[in-house]
Parts: sequence; C-alpha cells; structure tokens
Amino acid sequence: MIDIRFLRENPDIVRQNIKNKFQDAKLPLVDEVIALDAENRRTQQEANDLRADRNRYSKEIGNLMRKGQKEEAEAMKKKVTDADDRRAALEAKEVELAARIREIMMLIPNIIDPSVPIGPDDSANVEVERFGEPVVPQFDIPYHTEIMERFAGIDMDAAGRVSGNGFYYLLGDIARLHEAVLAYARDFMIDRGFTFCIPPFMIHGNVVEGVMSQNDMDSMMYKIEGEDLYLIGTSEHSMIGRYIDQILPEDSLPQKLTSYSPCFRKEKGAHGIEERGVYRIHQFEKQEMIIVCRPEDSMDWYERMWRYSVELFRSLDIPVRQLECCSGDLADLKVKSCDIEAWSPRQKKYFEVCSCSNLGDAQARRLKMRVKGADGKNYLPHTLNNTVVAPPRMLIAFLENNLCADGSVKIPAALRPYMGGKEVLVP
RNA sequence: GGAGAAGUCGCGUAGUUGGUCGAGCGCGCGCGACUGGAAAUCGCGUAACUGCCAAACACAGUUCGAGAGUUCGAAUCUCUCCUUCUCCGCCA
Repeated sequence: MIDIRFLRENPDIVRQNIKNKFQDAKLPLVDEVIALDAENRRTQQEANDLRADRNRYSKEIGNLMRKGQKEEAEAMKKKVTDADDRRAALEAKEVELAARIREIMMLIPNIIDPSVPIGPDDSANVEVERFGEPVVPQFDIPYHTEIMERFAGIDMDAAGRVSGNGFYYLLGDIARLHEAVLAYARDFMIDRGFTFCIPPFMIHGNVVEGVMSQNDMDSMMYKIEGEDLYLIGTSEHSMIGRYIDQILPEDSLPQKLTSYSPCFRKEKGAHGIEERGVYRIHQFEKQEMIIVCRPEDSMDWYERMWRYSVELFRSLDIPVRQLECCSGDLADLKVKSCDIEAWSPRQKKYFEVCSCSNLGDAQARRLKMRVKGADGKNYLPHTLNNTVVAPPRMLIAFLENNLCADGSVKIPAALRPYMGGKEVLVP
C-alpha cells in the first residue's frame, strides 16, 4: 500500500507504475481514489466543524447548569440537537468513504524500484548470476520421489488416502534429512546474527490483510472455520505481524529474525497441485528470515539476504542462480524481488527454491508499524523477507545434486553433524 | 470449558452522584540551571492518528482494551466482544 498523499501529489508516477506492471485495468482507480479522497477531506472538515461546535456548546451547557440558568442551557441544547442529523450523515459518510478509499489503496500496487526489469510475466524474469557449475552427470537422475522411494523415504499413497492430494509422509533417512536441513539452516542464520524465533502458526484476519494482497490471500490462505484465524502460508506472516500497531525505538533496528514454521497453502489457481511429488504441496516446512530496518538500509539488506541463500545452497553442493522478478511478476506489495533457483540435473534447468523480497514500507503502512526516530518523529520502516530453506522442495535439489552413480546420496560436510555424522546415505 | 478480578499517556498508579480530565502524581526519558566535572537538587518538557499548511507552529477533530448505546456532554453509566490475572476442570 502506498501513501495516499504520494498518490495525490504524483498521480502520473502511480499510473506509469501500474502500466509497468501490466495492470492497465487498475488505471481508473487512480482518478477515482483522488476524487474520493478530496470528498473525504471535505466531509471530514465539515464534520470536524460541527463536532467543534458541539464540544464548545457542551462546555457552555455545563457552565450554565452550574449557575442554574436552566432555560439558557435548554436553548443551547437545542442548538446542538438541531445539527444532529447533519452531523450523523457526515459521520456515516466519513466511515463509508474511508472504507472505500482503503479498499482501492489496497489494490494499487507499490511503486517498484527503478532497477526492476519491465516485463509482463515470469517469462521476462532475468537471470542475474550463476553460482556453481550446473553439472549433468553421466548417469540418469530419476524423479525425486523415485529417489526417495529407494530409501523407503516417502509414502504419497497413504498421504492421499489420509489428507488428499498435496500431502506427503516422509520416512526414515529422508525425513531425517528434512529435519537436518532445517536445523542446519537455523544454525546458519544464527551464526549470521539472526535471532531464532518460533512464531504462531495461525493468525488473525487483520494481520493477514496487513502482510499480503487480497489476491494472494484468496489463493493461498486456509481459514479456520468459525474463527478469525488463518493458517500461515509462511512464517513471514506472523513474524512481520508481530509488529502490528507497534512503535519501535530506532536503536532496536534492524530487527533480524530467522523463524521456523510449517506453511499451509491452498495453491489455488497455481500451476496446479498436479505436479507430481513434493514440488508443490499444501503443507511444507520452512526456515525463513525477515528484516525490519530503516528505509535507507533496505536495499543493502536485500542484497545481503539473497546472498545468504546462495551461500547456504552452495555449502550443500547445490548450484544455484539468481533470477530477478520483472515488474509483471512482482506481487503488488513488493518493491523488488528475486528468486534463488537451484539446478536440477534431471530437468537440466533451474527451479525456484528461495524468494527474497523488499516490500518497502507497504507492510509497515498496512500494519501501522512505526519507528520513533532520533528527532522524535515517527516513520515507517521497511520490511524484507527471504527463504532460508524450504524442504521438502529443497530436498529435490539436494537429492538430485548429491546423488551418486551407485544410487547412494552423499552428505556434504556441513550437514553431517545433523545426520549423525553420516557421510553417505545408502539405499 | 466453569467461577471471580482487572484492562488509563514508555512503566507504576490517581481518577465512580457523567461536565474546567487527553487526563493528576511517581518513575523513566529529554532540555536547562547549579558544578572544575559528576552525583544529588531545582525548573521546564515528554502519546498517537487525521484535517488545514509547501513545511513548522498554531488551530480543529478523534483516541483512556475494541465496538455499539444512553446523553447537550462519558475514562466515568449500559450492552457485546477481546485480552490478562487468580481459582477449578481438561490436556500435550
């Protein structure tokens, strides 16, 4: 969500930004919200004046009553009640206008960073840099579920019977590997100065609204029946939500948190849960990182954060690349975003394993989170988030890249302490 | 889940026959005086949001857990909800 004052003063920038994101259908909203805003301020002004009158009269009535001047007081009361209808009408209008304005402002996309490549959809995303050699071995790499099955590590059939499509049972060494990766990722981030956090896995609707767009909400979030609670789609939601309505002292910045949580996603409308295996599922686990920082620091943090992901994957011998999201592929709240993609020697292409985003002040504005500056003035901080690692998806990359010709899977040195010292997994 | 108590300005509290309470006091914090410097002491200041404005000040409005109501007027009265604490029940 952008500042309505910014929109009022720079409608052309906002319109161009909408065009850059290929959302021309939203262009009329700009003029509409400007008109509503003007009307809202007029309404508020008039209502304020009437309320000021009432306050003034009420004080006088108090004085008159004390002096026993009953009649004068009654006359004064009438003055106030005479304006009742008008005031009530204005107040109702204020509420209505404010709601409509907020609704529209939620739809207007955040202003993207000038560095973001312009393009209509994910086909225009830009590869920035590769890390590690994307090797294709001499032997065939089986589908990831097949590798897991060789270790008796997965049971999709039972998961289908028990929970339906999009769920999985992990077993034995594969399940242990899943936990090892999370634990390693957790310590990796702790070593880089982040505070480990386990957040709530369900959150209120107003927090959901604060951290994501309506679109994302509809296609991702599971709602608990009969309660104002949603299952989180990522711990980012409850981590950023932690600061709702808060004013942070400036010296508490940057807030650097790394969190563990299960994640629940409907994946409605996505390429389908049809994809076999554990690539796209309704439930997975994730180690996440979030930053709350001063606006001038957010781009530095953005750069640092995606590099953490690269470093982590490289330490597990997985080749990756950085893919920058183009304007049309960028969610409405985001200023800039990139994916870290892991190499799949089976598919001979890269696939998404991490997503790093700078949201600017959009979440802060929605959540009313502020920072008290040194000058005593409050300002909106910037928020960022990035995946550290999200198994089981990352296990696909791990198994494919660490598979040996004899069918065993080697455990990179960094992970061994979390796998009971094993150097290799043998089927 | 049941029974009780409570939610006030960063913290602790005052504030019930509704009116000069957006709110007193203490602590904390900031500025100043005193001091060679400090401690102590004294003085002043110290919430958020919105409108007006280029901006600041000033002014106006809103906010005493949230929402609704009664009233000319509500921190103070009524209702609903939320949260916290204590006791009981249940349970990882």
